Amino acid sequence: MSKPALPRYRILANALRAEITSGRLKPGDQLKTELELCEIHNISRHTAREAMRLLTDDKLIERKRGSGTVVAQISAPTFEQPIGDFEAILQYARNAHFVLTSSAPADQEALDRTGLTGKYQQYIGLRTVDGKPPIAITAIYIPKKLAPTDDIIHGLETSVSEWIEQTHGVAVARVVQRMEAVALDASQAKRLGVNTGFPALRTIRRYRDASERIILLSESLHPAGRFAYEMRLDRSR
Amino acid sequence: MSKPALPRYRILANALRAEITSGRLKPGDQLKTELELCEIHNISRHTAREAMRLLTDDKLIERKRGSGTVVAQISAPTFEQPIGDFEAILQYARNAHFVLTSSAPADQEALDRTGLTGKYQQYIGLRTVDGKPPIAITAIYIPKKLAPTDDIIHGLETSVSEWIEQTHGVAVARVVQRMEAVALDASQAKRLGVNTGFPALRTIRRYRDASERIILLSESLHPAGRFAYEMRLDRSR
DNA sequence: TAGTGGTCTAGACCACATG
DNA sequence: ATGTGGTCTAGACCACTAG
Repeated sequence: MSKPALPRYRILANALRAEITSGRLKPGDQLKTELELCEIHNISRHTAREAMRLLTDDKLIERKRGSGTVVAQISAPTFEQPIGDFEAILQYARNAHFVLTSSAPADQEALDRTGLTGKYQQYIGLRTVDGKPPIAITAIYIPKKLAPTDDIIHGLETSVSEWIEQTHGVAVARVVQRMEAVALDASQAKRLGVNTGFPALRTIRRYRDASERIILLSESLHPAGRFAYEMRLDRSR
Repeated sequence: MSKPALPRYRILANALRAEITSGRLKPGDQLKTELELCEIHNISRHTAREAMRLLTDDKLIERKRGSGTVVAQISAPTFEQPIGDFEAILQYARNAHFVLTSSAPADQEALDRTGLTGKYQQYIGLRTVDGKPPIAITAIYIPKKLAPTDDIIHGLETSVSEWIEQTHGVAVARVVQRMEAVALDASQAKRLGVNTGFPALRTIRRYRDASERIILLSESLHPAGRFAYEMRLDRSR
């Protein structure tokens, strides 16, 4: 017996996932029970459950005690971004890969729309996860004095705001974010692969230093169904 | 030994979570090992691991084979600043007038859509400001045991969650809110005075007590252009 | 080398859903 | 009444980290 490259529960999870994503199992279809999987694959129930848990976490299946496991109705993968605090906001940019598609000085229309004054560099790109359709089109505005080159953007391991903090020695003291629903215009819709007028979540974040100066502004458009913003608030004691 | 309301791994997870959020355990601090937890709480290793998994999923802790478990770096500042926002969330309901239009037991479709299980009362209404078009259509779900009468809803000066807290003596310990863009269906669009497919901001808030039980769930649809959600995050250090 | 978390087995009892 | 998933126990071996 050769050593498995993956643990058994992952192998099983991948096999089940393939059945779902390939369409052999359709939404609402019943999956095999845990005990059936145990016999078929000659594994313990714990291992079978561990595989099912992976699919549950991905919202590919839904389980109900007494009735069994079915393929989830909305197996269209939506990207969830739990963000609950300031630090998490700063690290947000690291979670989804940013692919730069254009870099230029910000034009007047962009400055008006975002309420910026002064000279800014504008970076536009797509956020993607794996090979799925892009979850967002994002524009980032950085004051000319702090702006990195395109090469730096490409090679960034950290978030852009962290790069600015480390390179220029300024600290982000406050982030104000604003979210609303909008309809995509023709150009935006095309880049995201949907129709004009399609709903999107528009998120604008303004990063400021202790003197209220804007260090970075990001504007993202997340098409409906591909992204949900989740935040958790705990009560103080 | 009385029967526990919660499974053991959840009780342990809540205890550990409290140690972290209260600050008794700081970021970078080492947690007790699995075997130690087993002995201390007289549980099996599987149960201890299940508790740790919950905290890992919440990114409160980080685990590394061979070296142990530490409190995640992000977790410390997490519960300092959003505190103000937590109170703001609780008061959200007071800002715009809520006009109740229907009250009935929640049907299965609503339960499925919101992920609720059990018996809930559903209240649907519009949020308006002055005589302008409504800024939102809101559905509120409350467990039957905690549900107020329609008359009480009508006469409320406070928010619904505050009424529940004061009347039933349960405290909201946590709110998780989720926001995404959606397209309005025909019925929703009509009530808001827009066309079918019009973009809207969908906000779901789940209010939970210390035992993770849902006390109240609200689902709001804000049509594009009439509402924007803004939040401010200050760096705590 | 000793101790950690990661994986796995083989049982068990329970709450719940369905017929 | 049966079978489902949810919880739990008591073991085991392994890969990795650190002293």
